[in-house]
Amino acid sequence: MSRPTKYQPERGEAKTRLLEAALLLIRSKGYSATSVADLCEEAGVTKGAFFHCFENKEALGVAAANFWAENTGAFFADAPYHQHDDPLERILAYVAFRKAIIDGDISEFTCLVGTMVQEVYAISPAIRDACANSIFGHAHTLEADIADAMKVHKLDSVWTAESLARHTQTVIQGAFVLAKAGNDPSLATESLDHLDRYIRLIFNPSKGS
Amino acid sequence: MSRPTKYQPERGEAKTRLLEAALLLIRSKGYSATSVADLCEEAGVTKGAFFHCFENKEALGVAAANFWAENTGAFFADAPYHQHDDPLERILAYVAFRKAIIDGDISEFTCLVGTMVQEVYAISPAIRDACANSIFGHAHTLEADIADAMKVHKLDSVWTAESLARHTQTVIQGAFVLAKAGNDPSLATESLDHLDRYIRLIFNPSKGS
DNA sequence: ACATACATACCTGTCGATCGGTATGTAAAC
DNA sequence: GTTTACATACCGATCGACAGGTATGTATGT
Repeated sequence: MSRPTKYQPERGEAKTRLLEAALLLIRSKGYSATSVADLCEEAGVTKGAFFHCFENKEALGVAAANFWAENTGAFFADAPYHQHDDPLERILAYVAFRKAIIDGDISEFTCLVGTMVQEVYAISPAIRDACANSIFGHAHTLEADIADAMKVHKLDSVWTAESLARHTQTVIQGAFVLAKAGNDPSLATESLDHLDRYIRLIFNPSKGS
Repeated sequence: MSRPTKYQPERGEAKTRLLEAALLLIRSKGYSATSVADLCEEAGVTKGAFFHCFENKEALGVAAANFWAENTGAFFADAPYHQHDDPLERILAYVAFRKAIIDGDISEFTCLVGTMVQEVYAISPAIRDACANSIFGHAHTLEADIADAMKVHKLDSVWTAESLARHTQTVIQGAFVLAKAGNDPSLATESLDHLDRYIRLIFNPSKGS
């Protein structure tokens, strides 16, 4: 009935701890520069545990991308921007929400899969595809609102809901690149303001300022 | 008077050959996954030559970013989009030019410094700053045209020429991320169409379709 | 008892980096 | 105008550290 005096990871926790370590380390150091030993040290497990949980380093990369997709998927599903009645308001609230969560350390608000896919798209198709699923899966969650807004505003546009949904992700991913380069989060929020303005204009061209 | 029968790199060429190898390899494999040996093999020189030309691998990264800035700077300075009389036409022609050169292998049209900065922003401030100079230096070349267009169209907007110039780079960098993830260049051109539409709308709000 | 979930020890190749040496140029001395 | 002196450009062997990965041992739950 006695508890260990020093914290030891519970049995069964190693995989989750390694995935959480992967999110932390890969987001700041990149995939290639993050070694298996780094991951084990951060997670507080040994190499034996690592290769018990994952076949190899690439498999961890794939699992990390999927883990990211699950976590962010739940995070955005629970976010408050879905509450508006008007679909256009939901879209704009999404952009505002993305802007609001850009705060603090750059490695904490930027995107794991956007970072990782740039690095490994040519050397690991498996990781690339997992990253693609995360990005385009998230984009897909915006499509219904965009399509509804197009109906409400009676738009007969040359662009599609899918295309605009992807474009929002383009701006977000690019915003992270500039924020990293300039070491300044406001470089990211600035572009989200342009995105907000764009969406307002294409849904209501006459009201542009 | 005899010429060597087999091609040997001329004396003095090693540095340039290594920089060209760096552009090729880092754009497809990333910075960390590109080893010094890889670079030497691609350039056709030895490790001795490498560490004669560059103090260490990080110095090559910085030099590669600067080399990229020089090459692309000359490339865009010579490009035909500057020829239009109207400044707004020059801006739109720039976007069209960026769209037109998205073709072929992904590693051949994507951006070295955008890729590299995502990977190393936290582990090498020197490379990060060199990448930032390239990105924001290029953005700066667009500012005069944007400022002129704002005057011609008598805009009194909440956004600045600097901000819109940076936003164009945001969209371009993000477009590369999505193209790499989906392994499809049309994912990049699609967002440039949205950027074109945005620029037309903010300079002439009533004419939006 | 047996499988699962790890830990420990270690192997092999590759990493960035160093170093002594050599070939080539350059410029002043005589 | 040849010799001397030195600098530059590059080669190739080698280093210690560390990479990813494996082989084997051990504790734990069922």
